[in-house]
Amino acid sequence: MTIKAQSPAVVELADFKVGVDTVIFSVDTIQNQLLVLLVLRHENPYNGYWSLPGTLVRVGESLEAAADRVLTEKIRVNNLYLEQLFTFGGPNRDPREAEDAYNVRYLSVSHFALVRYEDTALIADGVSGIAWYPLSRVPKLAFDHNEILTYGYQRLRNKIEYSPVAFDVLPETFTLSDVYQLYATVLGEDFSDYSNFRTRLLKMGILQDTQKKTSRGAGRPASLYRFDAEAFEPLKDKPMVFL
Amino acid sequence: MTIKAQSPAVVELADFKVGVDTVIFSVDTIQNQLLVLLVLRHENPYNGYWSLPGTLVRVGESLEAAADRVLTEKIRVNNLYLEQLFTFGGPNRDPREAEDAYNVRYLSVSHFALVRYEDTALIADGVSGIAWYPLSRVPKLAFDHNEILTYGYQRLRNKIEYSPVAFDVLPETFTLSDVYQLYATVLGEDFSDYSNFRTRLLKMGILQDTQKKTSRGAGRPASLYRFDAEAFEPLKDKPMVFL
DNA sequence: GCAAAAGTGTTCCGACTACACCCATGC
DNA sequence: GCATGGGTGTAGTCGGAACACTTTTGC
Repeated sequence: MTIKAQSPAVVELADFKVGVDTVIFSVDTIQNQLLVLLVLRHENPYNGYWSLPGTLVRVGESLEAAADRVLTEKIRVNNLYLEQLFTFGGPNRDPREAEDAYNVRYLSVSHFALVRYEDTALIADGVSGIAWYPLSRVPKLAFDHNEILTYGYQRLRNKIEYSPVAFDVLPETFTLSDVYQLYATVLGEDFSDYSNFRTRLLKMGILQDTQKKTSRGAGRPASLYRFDAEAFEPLKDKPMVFL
Repeated sequence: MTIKAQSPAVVELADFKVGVDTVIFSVDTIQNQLLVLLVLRHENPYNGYWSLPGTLVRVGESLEAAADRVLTEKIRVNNLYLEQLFTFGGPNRDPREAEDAYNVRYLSVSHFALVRYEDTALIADGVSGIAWYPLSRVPKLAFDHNEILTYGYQRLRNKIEYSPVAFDVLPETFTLSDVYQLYATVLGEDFSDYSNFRTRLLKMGILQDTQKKTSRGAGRPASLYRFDAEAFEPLKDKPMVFL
């Protein structure tokens, strides 16, 4: 930023503590549910409310590092997809601003993450509550976290339509209907015909057939595919719809 | 954000000053050039470098208000389009962090704005340099501002393709080739055939024919159109391409 | 008349939709 | 065999790309 040559009269600059709050999504592929990770607060303000996992940024720590730290403190996960969302920074968004020392404001740089549900172990740090909530059953959250969540959900849907985030969340090899199920749970049941989805996906040429099959109960065994990062590379910057 | 119950060992939280830097674009419709507003720095660090207009957030001021203030301090403009871009907040992005009091970090919440070139009067505050730069001729800027600019330019192109920002920047009434010129200067000459662009734009039904004509030198006079906000309302949340 | 700019129409072709249908497995 | 899920094919339609052509002005 820029220092503006300050007018003779003293302009009071605000002092900030900067927090990072992360909307962490995962998809329960068994029950086909979109989940968000929430933590229960044990202190004021908003004692007893659920909130998005977050933390305050430490000395020498970058925003990304802080966001990463939240992920590794709450869940054990091999970092999957993480991106900055939006910065909420109005005055009075945090009740602590009143109690605290003069002029300290709390600013939240929100992030959104998508993790692989199956690879994820919640870290039950003692008594504390930490849980996956189906998106449809999220209660009233602390602070402006409902707003952040709404924003994050929008971004998730955009991301999944226009970028291959889905493959970050799928296992190494997967069937085409795995992909379809994932899209359907994020975007809603009626987003596309299954067979047309198949065709488009294959036509892109970003999936490798592993020549292996998997049999899951009744029905014909499905081919297993792998995401081909090299084939995708040239398409990376082109606008593309994974619809 | 969330206060994490702090471990017995003291964790040092960083203290921040928060700045707002804004990438302000406008389109010179005479010369068909995309312009960015830059200001010349007169103090250290980066004395003598050009930078994005910015300011530090004051007590009681929201981020949006600070961004607005930058716009009105530098140029006289009836606020046209403004949105938050990205927050840059790594440690050591600002050299002042070393000189300053212990642990103060500088964080930049960048914004991007699109203003109407013709309606804009630069406020020459004394000696200071402030100027519109053609995007192609932007020099090495202070801080990480080149990076912010690149990011902003990307966002501008996305915005103009998927939302009707263009009409915020056009005069009340305009010809279809005015719109085309605008798109061409932002997206590059070869983004689309003119006549197909026309057809698509009209088919959307968001333009009202004012029944008036304008004659600009040689050639057949062009019809003047007006953006129809009401007709656009229902399409607002649908994905749409103005390509 | 001619150049310049606005505006219209037409043809081609690829992509998406909505299905119907075939295939391989468990039981 | 038959239910279940995987996989292929096709006919109809919509929309964009490319480009030729017409209209209205200034000079």
